[in-house]
This record gives sequence, C-alpha cells and structure tokens, in this order.
Amino acid sequence: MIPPISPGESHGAPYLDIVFDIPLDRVFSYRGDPAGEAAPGKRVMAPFGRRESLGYVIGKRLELPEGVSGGTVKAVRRVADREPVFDGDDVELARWIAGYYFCGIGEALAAMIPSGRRAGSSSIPGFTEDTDTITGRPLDLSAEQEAALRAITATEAEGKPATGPEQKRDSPFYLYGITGSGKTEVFLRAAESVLEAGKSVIYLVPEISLTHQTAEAIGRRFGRTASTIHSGMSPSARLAEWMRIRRGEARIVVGPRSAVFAPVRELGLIIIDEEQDGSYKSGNTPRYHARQVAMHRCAVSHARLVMGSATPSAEAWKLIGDGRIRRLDLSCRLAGGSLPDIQPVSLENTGGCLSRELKEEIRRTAQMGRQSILFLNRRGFAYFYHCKQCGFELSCRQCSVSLTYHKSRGRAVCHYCGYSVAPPRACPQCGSLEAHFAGFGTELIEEEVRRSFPELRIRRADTDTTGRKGSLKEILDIFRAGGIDILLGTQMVAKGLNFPGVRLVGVVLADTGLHLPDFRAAERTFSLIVQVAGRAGRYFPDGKVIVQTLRPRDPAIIKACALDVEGFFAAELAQREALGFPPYSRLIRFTVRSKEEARADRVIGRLAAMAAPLLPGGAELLGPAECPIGLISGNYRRQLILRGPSMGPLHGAAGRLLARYEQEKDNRVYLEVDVDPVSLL
DNA sequence: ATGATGCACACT
DNA sequence: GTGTGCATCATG
Repeated sequence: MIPPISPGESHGAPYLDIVFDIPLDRVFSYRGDPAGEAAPGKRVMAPFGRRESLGYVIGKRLELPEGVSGGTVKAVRRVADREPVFDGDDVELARWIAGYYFCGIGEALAAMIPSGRRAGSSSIPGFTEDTDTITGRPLDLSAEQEAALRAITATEAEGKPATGPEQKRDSPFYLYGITGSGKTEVFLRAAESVLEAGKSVIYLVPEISLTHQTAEAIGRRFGRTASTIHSGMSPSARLAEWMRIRRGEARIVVGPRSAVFAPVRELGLIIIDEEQDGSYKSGNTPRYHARQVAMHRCAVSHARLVMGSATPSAEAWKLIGDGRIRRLDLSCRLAGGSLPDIQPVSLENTGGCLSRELKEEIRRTAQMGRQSILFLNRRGFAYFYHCKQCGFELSCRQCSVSLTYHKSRGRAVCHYCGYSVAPPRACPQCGSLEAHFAGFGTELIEEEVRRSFPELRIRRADTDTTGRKGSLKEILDIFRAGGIDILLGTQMVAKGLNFPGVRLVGVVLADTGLHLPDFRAAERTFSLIVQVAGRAGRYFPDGKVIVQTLRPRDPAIIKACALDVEGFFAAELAQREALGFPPYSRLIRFTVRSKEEARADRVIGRLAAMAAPLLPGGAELLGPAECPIGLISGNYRRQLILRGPSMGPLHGAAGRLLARYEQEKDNRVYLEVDVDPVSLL
C-alpha cells in the first residue's frame, strides 16, 4: 500500500529535533504534525511527559537517534508559527550560550526569542509611521570625532576579505569620552556607513530610560529601517519587530541587552553604549553578558564591535591597556561646554543629611531661578537601626538584611521579603535609648529638605511615588517646565540631568555602595559619581556638583570628584591584581539555596570537596561560604567560587563538577551557576 | 521545570 | 484502609 503524501509532509525526514525551555540539556525526537507544517525554526505544542508544552524545532532527521525506539516517539500536536521564527544561526548561538552559561538549549532559545504567540501590530511611535524624513542630520564632526569614525570605518572597508594573519582587524574599538563629547554621533555615523554597505547594526543601550530616547533618535534618523525591542512592548509587538528584523526590513536595532540576539540579516556592527553598565548582565537563567555575546557574534560573523563610555569597566580598561581593544579618545566637550565644579563634602560631623555646603548651594541655585537635583543611590546598607550602646542592629529574621525605616508606614521593612515590624523605642537587646535609625533614605531627606526650604517646590521621585507608569514622565515634564525647584530621587531622576534649567546636582551619600561586600564596589561608586557629574555639566556648564560622603578620604570618591579615570584605574587595577580578582582572573560562582540551613551547608561542602581535585593549575576555590546576604525569604544561601587565570580550563572544571553533582544531587536544594558573575551579592 | 509514582507514617 | 508528604524518576 502506498502511503498518501500529504501536502507538506517532509518526505525524507520524518523526525524532528525539539528542545524545551527546561534546565535539561537534551533534545527530543518527534514526528511532525498531521498537516506537515512543523519544520525547523518553528515553535510547536508537543506532548511532553504528561502534558503539552511549547517546544522549539531545531532540526529534522531521517532516522531516530541511537537508543530511541519508534514506539516512544509522539507526534507534534500543533504548530505555533506559520513561518519560522528562528534559523540555524540562532540555534548555533543558542548552543553557544547553553554551553558557556551552563543552561539548556531550549532555555537559551527562550531567552532569545520573543514569547509572543502571534506577531501582532508593531506600532512603535516614530518607527512605523512616516518618519522616513530623516532628520537630525548633524553638524560637522570635530577633528576627534572624524578621526574616530575614520578608524572604525577604515577597518570596515578592508574588513571584507578575511585576511589570515591580520587578527588586529577584528579587535574591538572603545570610544572613550565624557558625556557630551559626541560619542553618539560617531556611533550613528559608523552605523550609517555599515548600513550603506548593505549590512546590519545592533545598538545596545542600558536597560534604563536611555532605551527610549536613543531608540527615538535612531527612529528619526533611520526611519523604517530602524527597529527596537524592549520590555515596554507587548510580547506580540516584540515578535512582530523580531520578524521584521528577520525579514531584513529593519537593519538597525536599538535595545537593551536582549537586543544582542536580534536576528539581523548580515551583521556588520555591534555598538555597546555605556559599556560598563551592570544591566548588560542578565539576572536570570541564561545569565549571559550582552558584551560577551556581542563579542561572540562579532567573531562569528566578522562584524565590528564598538563600545563606548566615559567610565569603562575594569575589564575593558585592562584590555585597552593590553592593546586588545583599540581606544579612540573623545576628550573635548562639544559646544564649548565645560565640566562642572565637583566638590566633595564630608558628612562626618554633620547632624542631618544635608551639609552646610549643600544647603548653601541649593539656596543660591534657587535665588538664580534655577533647579536642583538631589541624587540618592539607595543601594546598600544606607539606613539601619543601630544601638550606640551595644551595637545591636535590627535586621530581618528571614533575610538577614537591615530593615529600612519607612516613615509613611511607621514600620521598619525588609526590602527583600516585605516583612515589617514597628520600630522599637529602645534597644531590644540592652534597653538603651541610644538606639535609632542611622543613615537615610529618600523620605528622610525629603523631610529635611522641606524643613530647610519651606518656600521651595519639592518633588520626590522613586519607586514609591512613581508606581504608575506615566508618573515619572509626568514629574519630569513638570520639572522641565520649571514647576519644581528641587527634584529628589534615586537613579531614575538621572534623566532630569539633561534639563537646561538645572544648575545643582547633589549626591546625597556617595559611598553607600562602598559598604557592599563586593570587589566591584569601588568601581561602581566611582562610575556612578563620574556619570552623574558628566551628565550634569552637559546642559549647564556653569553647573555645580556636590558629592556628600562619610568617607572623604576614600580614593574612589576623591578620584571620581577629580574625574580622574586613569588615576582611579591605576590604583584599582593594582589592587585587583594583588587580590587576584577580575580582570586578572576569571570567576565561576556556584550558589546553593535551601530552606534548611544544614542541607545548604552540606551540599556546598560536598561541591567544594568534589571541585578541589578537578581544579586546573593556577585555579583555586573561594569558599565555601555564606553568601553576603545569607538568607533571602527563608532560603539559606551558600556560595562557592571557582577562580582561575583563564576561562577555558576553569570552565571545563565547572562542567565536570556540574556533571558529577547531577549524578547524586540533593533534593530541596537549588544550585545555580553564574559564569563571569558581575555582582557577588 | 513539572508532573507521576511509589513508599512512609498518620488517622476517621 | 485511605490520606498527606516528600523523595525519585522520566519527559521522545
């Protein structure tokens, strides 16, 4: 009997290779659906175990793989996509990610591909509309910009023939220059030239607000050929853009870290703006770093990589020093803007949270009819209940972090699990009345500012006051219009730094981050101050920046206030080298989490014992130890860090360790692996 | 990840 | 004898 040939039935290859979004490094075989629509690149619903789940078809085959009998093979139930949403290159990239970051291929694909069911409307303002009118064609480039652009595009021209020994050609560029020195324009020109050559561009920006601004600027400049994919879009809109990019209709993509996966046709260039930004590292399962992925993609497709920042990461700075990254300087401010006056002020003997100097400047600024921004980086152990008598500190029973006092609620709250208590009047331990909350949050500052300046209009912007989406925009609009004299808030007020009415920026407590038990604490603090100061000087060159600190002698603070990047990194890199931390070593972190402390301890101990004999030469074990935050929501956390001079052997050891642990793993214990961790918190 | 299964100890 | 809890197992 001759079997009927259904329309789409794949003749020679009846079996499909399918992966699922689960932490399993396995590929499953299926038969196609009755209609024969299932094909590599499409997502399908398939019976998996006792239920049905979404799978990614990554291949097809004639024969079943070894050890799979025909009887166990099931058929795909339903095909989710009309046309493929990913291709072989995407799968290859997913494979690389799965291998490098120790996750399943399906997990990697799930992180790459928007989850939209149907590619719906993609009405991104300024993109699909008639913005073909390419506006914002810029003025002439400065000599430095010109030189930088030439360097980048010159290699591009020669880049075509893949000449053998000349590896230099592929080395990335670093556009090093303060805000306002015209980095963006160089990026855009470089992008233009790549687009003209018929290739595509990915332009990465940090997660925060910058996405929208830059996206719109690029939309204006490149019209319909531009695209963006970010978290503010609906899944279907994201998928629609993804498909537009895949079809080659969009050839320049702006977006946050996930945009590094954009399925552009012929990748010619990846730009990473604000390269040092922590948001390029993913916080969940494929814990990938967009910079690392970008480097890989560029290597694979012989594309160029251009990063930029006024404050490079320590990693980048070292690579620049080693000649592995080519540095291009943009040292002058355009439009004659100068750097603001940055003044560090000690808070050591100040009663409240506002120094005399800061108050003075706020007053002066108001008299000039200008505006102030008070910036508070809230991270860290900024405000904690502290007894001067016995040293008792009030912390969460569940999470072991200090409780934060929220005056509006009259409670001390845990920032991790939400647990709260009424703040004790006297020290619960020794009964002393010399116990209260030290440090300060936005609320306290707001109160003090209001008390000091009752006549000024003050607004606070943080997650508490800007719960609704448009709320921050609203506040910023009022601010821009001059309806607010003092804007107070966390990172999110940084956007206000671009408003011309602003004269004064006060960093209320610069060193909160320095207390964190993390070897990058100084780097982050330094970066933050320089970024704030750099932005400040942009629109108001007569501006003033006051940096309050409890540690006026700290080199990170001093160097930051002097905008001395070279000096900071000279000291910081020497320190890192002496301590054996990145960029002088590579790290792989194993974190174990369990409701039962004993279990967590036992497992981390076992991991350490298993790891020891696997370690390559020059590598070592840090720990096992309690995580800096040892308890979160009732889970005890322990960590073990593998440290070695180079990633290759270290990665191999980690892989073997994981494989062994899989053999005899402990239940109720969760293990997480982080390759190249950015934060050790 | 997730759901099924099998086995332990508890109790109307 | 049936019912909750959790360790173990397999997913095509």
